[in-house]
Amino acid sequence: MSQIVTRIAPSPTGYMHIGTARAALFNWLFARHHNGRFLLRIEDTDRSRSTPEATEAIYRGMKWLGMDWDGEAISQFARADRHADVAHQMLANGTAYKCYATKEEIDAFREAAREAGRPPLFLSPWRDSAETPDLPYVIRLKAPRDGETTINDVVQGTVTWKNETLDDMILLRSDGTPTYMLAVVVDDHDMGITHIIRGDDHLTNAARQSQIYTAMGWDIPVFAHIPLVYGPDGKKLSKRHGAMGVEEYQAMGYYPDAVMNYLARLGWSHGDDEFFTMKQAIDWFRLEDVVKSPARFDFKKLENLSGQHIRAADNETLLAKLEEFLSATGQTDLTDAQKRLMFAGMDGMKERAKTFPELLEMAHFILGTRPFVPDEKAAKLLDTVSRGMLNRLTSRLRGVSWTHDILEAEIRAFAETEEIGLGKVAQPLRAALTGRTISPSVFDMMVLLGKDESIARLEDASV
RNA sequence: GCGCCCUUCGUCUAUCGGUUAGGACGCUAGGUUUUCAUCCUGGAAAGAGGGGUUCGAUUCCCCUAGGGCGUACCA
Repeated sequence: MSQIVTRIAPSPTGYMHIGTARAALFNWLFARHHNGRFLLRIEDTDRSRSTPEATEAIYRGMKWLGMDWDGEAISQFARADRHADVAHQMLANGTAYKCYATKEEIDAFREAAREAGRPPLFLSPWRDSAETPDLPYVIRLKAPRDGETTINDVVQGTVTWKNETLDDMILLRSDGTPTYMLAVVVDDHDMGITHIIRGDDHLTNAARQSQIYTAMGWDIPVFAHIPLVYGPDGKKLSKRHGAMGVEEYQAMGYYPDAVMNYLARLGWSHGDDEFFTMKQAIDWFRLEDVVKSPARFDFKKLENLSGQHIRAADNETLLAKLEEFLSATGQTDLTDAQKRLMFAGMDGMKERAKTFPELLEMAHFILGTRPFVPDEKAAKLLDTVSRGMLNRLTSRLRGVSWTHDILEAEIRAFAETEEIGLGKVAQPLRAALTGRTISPSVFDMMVLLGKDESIARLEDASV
């Protein structure tokens, strides 16, 4: 078989829908699995919505998720002349006709049909007319009225429609611009798309589009209509559910590979594998393993996967991703000194975080500055009794060598002297060191911070 | 209305006629632990309903119910 070519064709709406990202992912996985090409086409025929910024949002979303496309993105709008040209070719070869029916006539036809209990499909009187009045017209496909149209869909199987349920769709509007139906077919054909992988809301379109391919004598690509994703309540995904746009997921601080991992598992599976890299997904991906039923979005599972990916990431990559998060959300960059400490302390922080905001929370002892004002819970731990205890501990620590093992031994011994559990020492110590009740190991933090800084923080807290 | 698609634990899914219906998230009981998290062990939890076909159906077929998508001079 010749090289496989897939595409994602989003329309620029100002953000990249998470469902679009998933369709892109399946196309991308499939193309990469087969060493094929994955193309990007911007469906920017709606001029009012198609701004450079909206297109930029798509690029950003794709890049953040790590999906690279081959060649330059193609503008559908720029190809309008070619689309019109094809419509006229169809006119010439008799597979399309000029229809002079007005909007009012069509509406009246539909209404009458509905009242009579007949299908509201418009049957144009101009279909077989030889007349060519000097009036505005649209070009309609002369779709077959008898027989059936069948598509062989890799995911949906063989799906058949009676042609009488499909009408003569408009290809070229009266103002000479192409409709979506025409444009996709022409573009997909010209771009050499071999496999069309898209949401199953396009299933019916596939039948109508295949009629255009047939009319032009073009090869029909392989269709794969993947099930849609809904919100946690089974309703269409909307703002109400928290997030629709890819950038919102980025802003919430999910690890990008985890979003991809999660999206891939919605409707596709490889045995019992739940956690995997994109490299593995590319290796495993087969259209045959995509299910037909729709899935609901589960933020809990996404969060869990994000945690797994953060834990599995090497510290250097993780730090880079964190910086990307910081800049994407407009937060201040890390200084070199902070980066060094973050890198050194990453092991202790990453296993405690599922998202970047949580990672940042764990890094408070590095990113914050003295004096560390305790939050409400931490303040409770630093009562008079604890501060006295901390004072005694501090003077004892002034004389010791600052290594993890020595500090641990020293503090454990101190707890015994005080006749309290280690926890009773560690918690106030943590509060003094970070102003929080949650953090990485106190011993690890002290080593990372160094003796002077640690002692200084303890002194701050004992006042 | 018509057309098409879907239906296994709460959620995502495995099962390609014969399984104690498996895994994951979540939930829950316990263990490890300086907090949190991680990690480890256990538990509850599913074939929409009804007909067939078959020695045997979650699996194949039909009907019903429920859900979704489409039915534009939108994409």
